[in-house]
Amino acid sequence: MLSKKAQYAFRALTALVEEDMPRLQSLDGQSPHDPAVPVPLNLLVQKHPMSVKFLETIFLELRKAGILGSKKGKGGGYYLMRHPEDVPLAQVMRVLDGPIAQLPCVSLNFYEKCEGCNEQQCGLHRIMSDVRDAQLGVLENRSLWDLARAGR
Amino acid sequence: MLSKKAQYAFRALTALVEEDMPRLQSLDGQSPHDPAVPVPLNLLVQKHPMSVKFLETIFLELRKAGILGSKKGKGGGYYLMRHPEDVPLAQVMRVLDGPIAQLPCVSLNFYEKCEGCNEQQCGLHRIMSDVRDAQLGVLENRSLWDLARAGR
DNA sequence: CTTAATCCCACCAAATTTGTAGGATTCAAA
DNA sequence: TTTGAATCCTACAAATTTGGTGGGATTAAG
Repeated sequence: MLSKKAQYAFRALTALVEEDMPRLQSLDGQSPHDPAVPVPLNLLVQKHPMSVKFLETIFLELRKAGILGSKKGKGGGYYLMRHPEDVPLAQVMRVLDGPIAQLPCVSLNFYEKCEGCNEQQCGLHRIMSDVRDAQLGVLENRSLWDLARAGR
Repeated sequence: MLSKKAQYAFRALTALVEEDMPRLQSLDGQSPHDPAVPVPLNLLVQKHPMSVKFLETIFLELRKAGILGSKKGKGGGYYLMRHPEDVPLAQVMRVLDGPIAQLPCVSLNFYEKCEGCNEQQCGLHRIMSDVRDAQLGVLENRSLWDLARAGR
């Protein structure tokens, strides 16, 4: 299951994208464009009630992971470092919840050898690899943009 | 991630199926056949080292869920109630770990409405439904038989 | 009667999750 | 230059879940 952290993150990120929607829709991918406008946390929390303090720690992680940027002080806030279309949900989940796979020994990004199981002939390994691929088939191909756009 | 409970369960169930392999391979699905032979826990634990006590509580859950049967006393043990081909991994996982879905609001067997989110227009709901379908596409179609047979 | 096994339930320790507290720092604007 | 709004940072605390253990009761075979 998704942790509350990841759930809150997705709600807040959705709100963040929506906040930036007018600017994003004017982008053509060619010409230089206005930088993203920082959005303060208290604004995001108004849309989806949750603890500002908790969201703070969450967004801090996402910033350290390079997904969000921030600006301090008055008029500051958080903004996406990339176009929301270029941020797959899988990436956000890995930052906040760790591995997506069901077992460490089938994880692509958090691999750990499982002792006492020969991966070549382990049935569980084989099947859970299939599950992982199935999950990633969705999560690597759905972005924050898809998330925010779904409501309209 | 799979809990240790589910991991231990799959290892032990694999050993259980292997133990019963000769009888299973003689089944033609038509004629009446010998009943399954109860296998005691200490035998299963010899193959895959783990706490007998812990495995006991795990198998008890699986028995209450109708997946395993048991026989008490000397010569007793556990046995599968159905042919391993008819036990999808998804069913075992639901018994031991609860919902397979990433969110209660997209779970088929443990559904809970999520407050404050209109499921019709919630982007997260939509995407996590796709993830659930992708997972179940594998887990409902792989059985204990597939699990045990993979090693050979 | 002895031995081997499941059954049952309570409890426990450790880890993880879900936050909270309190200040330090930065920046813009009055 | 002061004030206020915001992020930054770290530590800790409460609650829940996980991963077991202990001790006996029950059942059945030989």
